[in-house]
Amino acid sequence: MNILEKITQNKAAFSKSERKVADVILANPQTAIHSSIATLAKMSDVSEPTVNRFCRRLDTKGFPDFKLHLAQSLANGTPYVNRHVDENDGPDEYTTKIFESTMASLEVARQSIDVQAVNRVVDLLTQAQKISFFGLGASASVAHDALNKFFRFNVPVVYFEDILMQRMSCMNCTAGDVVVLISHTGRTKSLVEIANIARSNDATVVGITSAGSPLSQECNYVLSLEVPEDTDMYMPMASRIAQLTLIDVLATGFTLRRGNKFRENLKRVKDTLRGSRYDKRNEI
Amino acid sequence: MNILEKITQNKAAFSKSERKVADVILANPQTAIHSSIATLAKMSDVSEPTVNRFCRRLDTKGFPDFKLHLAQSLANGTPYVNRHVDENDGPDEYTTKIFESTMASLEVARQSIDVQAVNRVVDLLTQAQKISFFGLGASASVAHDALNKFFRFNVPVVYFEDILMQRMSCMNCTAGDVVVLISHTGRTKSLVEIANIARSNDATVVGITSAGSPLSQECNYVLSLEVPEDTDMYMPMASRIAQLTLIDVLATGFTLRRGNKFRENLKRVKDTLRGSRYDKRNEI
DNA sequence: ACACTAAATGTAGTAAAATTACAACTTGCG
DNA sequence: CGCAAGTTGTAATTTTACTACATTTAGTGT
Repeated sequence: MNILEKITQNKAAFSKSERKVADVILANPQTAIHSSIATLAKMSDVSEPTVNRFCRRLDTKGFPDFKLHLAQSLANGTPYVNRHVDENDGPDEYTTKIFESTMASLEVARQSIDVQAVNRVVDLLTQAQKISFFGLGASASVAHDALNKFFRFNVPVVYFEDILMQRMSCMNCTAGDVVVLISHTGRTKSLVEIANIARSNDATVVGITSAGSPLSQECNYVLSLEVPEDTDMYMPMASRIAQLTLIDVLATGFTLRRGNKFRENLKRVKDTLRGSRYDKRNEI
Repeated sequence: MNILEKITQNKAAFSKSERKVADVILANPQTAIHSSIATLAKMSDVSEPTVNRFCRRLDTKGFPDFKLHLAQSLANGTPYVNRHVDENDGPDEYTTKIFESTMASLEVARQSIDVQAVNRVVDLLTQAQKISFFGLGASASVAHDALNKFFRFNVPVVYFEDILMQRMSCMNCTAGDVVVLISHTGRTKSLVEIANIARSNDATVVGITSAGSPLSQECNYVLSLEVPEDTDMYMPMASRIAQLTLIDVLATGFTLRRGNKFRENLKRVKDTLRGSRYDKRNEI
């Protein structure tokens, strides 16, 4: 896709003169997009048709089209790419890498989301009698966060870290209850069991997990997130951020579905916090 | 910077014919970059010089230069911009908006991070005798997540949701202990008090909070995150994701500082989970 | 080593595209 | 109503890109 990479790759297949053109462009692509074919030919010390042929070889329609592609490649000095942290990275490098990898993962996750499924789950949640959020390990904090969002909605929300509590809670489920289970891998045994228990008690089970996993097969609805492999730090990172963002999406969908008046209510909830905080005006 | 936005903004200042051109381009920018000035003039039902004048009005050198700019704007599928969710947004729209806003916020946050401070805090954490993570409300789940990361490092980690437990924990601090306090606003009274308690007991206090806030003034080290105003859903969203990513950065810095052998250790920690999971090979 | 072929490169002419200069037309205001 | 400022279009000019063909270069077999 990226034309600069393409040039580098195909460089071996180019002829001598074409390689001269490639070198000049790679050395200074910014100049290249602002040059005419004549200028570029002179810079590369080749004839104009050679430049043109060079463009065609890269599957562009001609020089102007090539410039367009080049401009696009230069536009965002390669957007956010998943880059692995290296042993020798300094703080500057690993900070940047982690942020950018996270953004890249979010982008991938976004594209993989099934909007229809989101819509159905939002529907489900708005009609739920009781909503439970369960996760274990890293996903526990995601469930925790979901609790924090949804308890504002004036629906009974349940969250436990303890698997026994989770089990018991699911035992007591009835029709109309929604259980949201969060697990990146979808292979955590006890969560799969919980899904089963909840379903046998007529609850609707929503899984935020990877498609095709054992957990996903026990769920009524699955919201799967395609997240590139986590950075090799042996810790879930990007997956968890994507899950949280999905929670945000669900929460937002929920509030939108409930309409305007409901949102004023949320503002009131937020305003009750005021007493626990230092007034903003006290600062300078 | 982005030329499409620029067109939208300046649209009022355009003349009638120029607006026609603007409309055609905005309606179908992809076509526009592949058209000649003549084609575009015909599509907009104006003369060629009008198109040229339109380009100049946008501070480009002429039509080809304009196309270059346009191509660049289109390249990054419009980078991530903070867009507010609208009452009438469908699931598709709000999902996209939330993901993109989150990414945009991460980008802003990344740029605002003081890498030197991160490095110092990583130093501090690697030398800590005990690390505590406290937050309230939405930040509680961030602290929760931090616990999940750092407990793998074989350092005593503490996390409480309960303010009384938090207080008591800080009372028992000694020199060498590090207390990390998380709060987006930095105005939560009890957290500020806790910071104070921890410091009087010789602990080092790190604040993940906004610069200049009451909390930040009570901390030995502040990691501030500049996050654009949260989407107007009256819930912390982007701020929390940025905090989590910062936690990831700290955790990564920690493991890098500790070296190779330590990372193998992490792998072992991860592998102990295997027993609690369904084997990957059981799937199809 | 030479000749022949195929590929590569350049030259010159042509077509297309963009720009300029200027003329005709609106629009607003005294 | 008429004049001035601003807009738009026409036609000529210039620049740019492309094509066809000629020349060169490199490679292969005898």
